[in-house]
Amino acid sequence: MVIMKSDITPRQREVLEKIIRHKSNFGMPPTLAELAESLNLSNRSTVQQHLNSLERKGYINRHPKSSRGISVNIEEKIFSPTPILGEVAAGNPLTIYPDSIDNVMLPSIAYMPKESFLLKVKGDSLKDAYIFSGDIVIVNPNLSPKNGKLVVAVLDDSAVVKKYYSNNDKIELHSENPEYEPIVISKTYFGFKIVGVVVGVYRRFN
Amino acid sequence: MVIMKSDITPRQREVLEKIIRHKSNFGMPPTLAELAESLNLSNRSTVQQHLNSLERKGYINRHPKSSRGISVNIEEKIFSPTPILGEVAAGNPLTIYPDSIDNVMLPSIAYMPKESFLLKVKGDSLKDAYIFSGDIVIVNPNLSPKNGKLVVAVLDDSAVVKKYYSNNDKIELHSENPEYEPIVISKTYFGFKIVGVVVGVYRRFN
DNA sequence: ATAATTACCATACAAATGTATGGTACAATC
DNA sequence: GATTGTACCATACATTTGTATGGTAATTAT
Repeated sequence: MVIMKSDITPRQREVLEKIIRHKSNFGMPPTLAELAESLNLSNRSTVQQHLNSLERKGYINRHPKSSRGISVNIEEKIFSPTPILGEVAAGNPLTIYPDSIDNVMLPSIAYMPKESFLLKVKGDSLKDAYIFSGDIVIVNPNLSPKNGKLVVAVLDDSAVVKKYYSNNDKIELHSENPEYEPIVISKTYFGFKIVGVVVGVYRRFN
Repeated sequence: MVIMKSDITPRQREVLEKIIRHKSNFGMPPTLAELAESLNLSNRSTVQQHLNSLERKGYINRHPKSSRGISVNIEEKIFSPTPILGEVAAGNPLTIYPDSIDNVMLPSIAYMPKESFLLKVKGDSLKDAYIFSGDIVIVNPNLSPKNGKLVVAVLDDSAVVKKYYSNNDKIELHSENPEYEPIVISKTYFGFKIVGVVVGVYRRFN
């Protein structure tokens, strides 16, 4: 297994993400007290130790005695590589690859819930939903699909990205592109499974 | 002479500029003490009064008891973009002004990595480039623009996202949307500057 | 088995920070 | 002439903030 340059524990990553999130939300880094509260810690000394660890491992810099004196070193660490699990067909179903086919540097704003994964879209059936071939969709498998939402589904070993509509005993999967017919499945059909809900799209240029 | 509803004194304007400059340089607002020092004031109470005046006149908001709890309301209306562009070139965070040529609003997002930064797109002039209002573009200021690439540029007081074309002594900025006319600028025109090259797009669902 | 790391807690303290009160000087306005 | 607003000062105080020290429990590494 490849060993990362400086490993970070899951909890430390949580702290780091809280810092980044706070900066994004409030325009400035958090104080120790604010971090403690958002991490459900009863005092600041625990935060202090996490910050010491993060600084020792090179993820942040601290500015002593300055309030909110935390800066994140994110040359490329902010773009954390995330495996792309496979290709998903926006038009006709495609196969999912068992192993990851590529890595993408996902910007930190493209916040991924722990359980989410990435799929590369192939085909143009979603172009009216502003998703295009080559785009990378962020999929959360723990969200329950709702009518009108974009979902990733597996139908007989093939994966599709389509809009979800449920009525009575049937599920319909619509493409935004009128060139593609809706797929209608009985809810009891065993070869069908909703994989997750699309929560974001990311596209690279070049 | 027409008297503005809430006018600002020269000194108060200095204070306001210091706040904005500090935000630009350090990524967060200053403390009262830091403001006092940069204004050559011997204590914080004078700063306090200036901040009270600025808040009463609607130029800033304050967040009580929060360190660095100053947010600026209308920085873009007052200041010319030139000094801030200089700071962009130095690699510091930047502020871009929302008065745009063709409805591309680019508020500065608080969190900016050292190389790339994020801008939220408003307007539909790029819809044929598959970028839509509300999308977040990732901009790298250290890449040099090439023909056909999407770039972020500042022209006079406005910021735009457009496709870049250079020929001879002119630069053309094209919208993909045919409703918008191309912008043609002489290469020697001083009010124009390329901010960076768009390297990615991110879109959130819900 | 021992040592080191992680992840939390409690307490204490100095410095930094925001805030309040009161004062002086000057200019403009009523 | 009195009032108001601006621009500074000094001092005092409560809270916030960063920091230091020491402790417990669980896990991991040596």
